[in-house]
Amino acid sequence: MNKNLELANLIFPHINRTIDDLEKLYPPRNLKEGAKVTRFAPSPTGFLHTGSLFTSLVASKIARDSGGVFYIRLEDTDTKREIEGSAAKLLVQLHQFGITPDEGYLGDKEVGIYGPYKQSDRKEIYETVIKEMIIKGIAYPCFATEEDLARLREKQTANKEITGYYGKYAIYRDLDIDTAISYIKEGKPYVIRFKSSGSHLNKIKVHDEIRGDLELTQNDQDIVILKSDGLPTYHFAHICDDHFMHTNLVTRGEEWLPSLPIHIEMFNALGFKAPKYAHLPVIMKLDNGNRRKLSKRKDPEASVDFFLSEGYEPQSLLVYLMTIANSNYEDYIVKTKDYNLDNFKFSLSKMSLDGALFDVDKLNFYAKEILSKFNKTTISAKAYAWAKEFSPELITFIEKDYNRFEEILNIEREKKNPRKDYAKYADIYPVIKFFDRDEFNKIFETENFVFNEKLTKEIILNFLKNYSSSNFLDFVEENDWFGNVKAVADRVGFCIDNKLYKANPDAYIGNVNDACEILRVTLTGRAVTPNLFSIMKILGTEEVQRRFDMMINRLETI
RNA sequence: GCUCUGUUGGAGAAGUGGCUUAACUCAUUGCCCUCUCAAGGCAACAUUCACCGGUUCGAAUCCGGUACAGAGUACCA
Repeated sequence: MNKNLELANLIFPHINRTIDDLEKLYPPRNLKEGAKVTRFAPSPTGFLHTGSLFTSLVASKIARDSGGVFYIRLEDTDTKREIEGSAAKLLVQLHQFGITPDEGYLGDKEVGIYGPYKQSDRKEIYETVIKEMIIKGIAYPCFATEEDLARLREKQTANKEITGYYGKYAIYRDLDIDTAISYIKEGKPYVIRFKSSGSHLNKIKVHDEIRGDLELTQNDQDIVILKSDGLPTYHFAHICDDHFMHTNLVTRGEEWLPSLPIHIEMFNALGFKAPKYAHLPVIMKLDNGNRRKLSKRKDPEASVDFFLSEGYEPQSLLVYLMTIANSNYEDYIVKTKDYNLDNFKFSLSKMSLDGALFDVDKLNFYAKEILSKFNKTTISAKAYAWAKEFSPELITFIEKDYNRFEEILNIEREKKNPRKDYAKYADIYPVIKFFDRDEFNKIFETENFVFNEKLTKEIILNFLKNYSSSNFLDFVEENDWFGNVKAVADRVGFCIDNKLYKANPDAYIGNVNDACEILRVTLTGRAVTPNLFSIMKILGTEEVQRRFDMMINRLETI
């Protein structure tokens, strides 16, 4: 009997299927020419990282554009780092960002005939392949302990040699099979390694869809393919899964580029056709003058949670990420004003090679653009939904009077050049809280209402009294309303012609701007607000009068 | 240390041997408009493409070296 077969049967007695059986079980996909099968393969070790969102955006976009399939595979082979519940949350967040897989692990269910889509459920598949590799002599059990390997690395480092388990240092690769069999029978712990036939003296040519033709050092490491816990390592799972799931374009972070030769060698050794690869740049951040990867621990923007809880419209993050992915997307937006990602043709070759610095300013720019284009119904509903989850104070505000909330958000909206005050829903409340009667009372008591220095108490009082006794809100048109402001201002001595005022400022107590500032500060507590006419309209005659009286009262009693 | 991969303004970048006086977008600054602000309009912002050498009539673009940065170097992914 073949010795290899004996060893294989000893390690995997329960496996009687072959690779051929698997091929039949997972036949090629029936897709049109050029259709791309891509995937997102997250590990359930935490919440969705911004970089992962970026990768999956690209993967799903490519699949969609080409009429292919985008699926999700859960890489849960690292049982030590696994965080309970994070896999399901990952899917929910992906969905919130509008990334909807066609197939795969979907959190609560699995869709598709190429499953299971969860690596921990695919043990038999890996074992089937490894069994055959052992029979063919391209995989073997290795009994080296952690200490053995540490010692080896030390020695290699001292000799300035390449570290790792390869060539003459791969001490168990040529172990006599009978010995291996007896070790296993004794219960010695072991892993399964791939027997590499490469040499680091050789170079291989590979093609990357983003980076073009590359020359990499051939792999010669006998890497671990099956850990002692019986689960596969990433490298091996990648080969099996992407082969049997018929991925034809692997998109992943550039940190995988150095291990590409390992993957290529294994695909070849197994006689599998290797997929195409696109190694995406990672998103960076400037830290003390150095670029580094966005870190979940240090940077709030590294986690997708941050954008959701701040109330960024998911689309705006997506648009921003797309401008990083394909900078010509910006030109496209400028030309078309179209923020719908579906209409843009993405191109891998237009992707830049080094990681972009995450730019919050630019994100905010797009975020404001997008929010400004919503009509009052849409933005109010979305803000309301966001508030329900993240902002109790906004929710209180909204629920007092929803229609009024809509009108407030509608100030200078629904027109050609709408206001762009808000980048995210969390920006809303601080800007609008003065509308609330109780909140205004609080502001009035606690905050300083500062007027322009040149406005004396007498001027303010005089203007306020005159103005509040005019029919200040009996106007439909803003122009007429402003005419009234001007008329009162003129009467109390303000200049109502800015050119005249500029020419001779000392001849007047102030100009219309100053008059408006009196109203603005009195009504809102702030020197900077949206359109006064709209504010007064929403506050209503009674409340405006009340606030005027509050101020008059205060000034008179000082 | 070793093995890869990169390097064009403050940021994202276009550009692959003459069409470049280095597009476009964000940021910044100034002006205009204007009841403040936001928006909008108009300007300004890289004598130069990390550095040094080479090839060429001609280089950001091709070649060599150096520097710097990032990644990998796990029974993590």
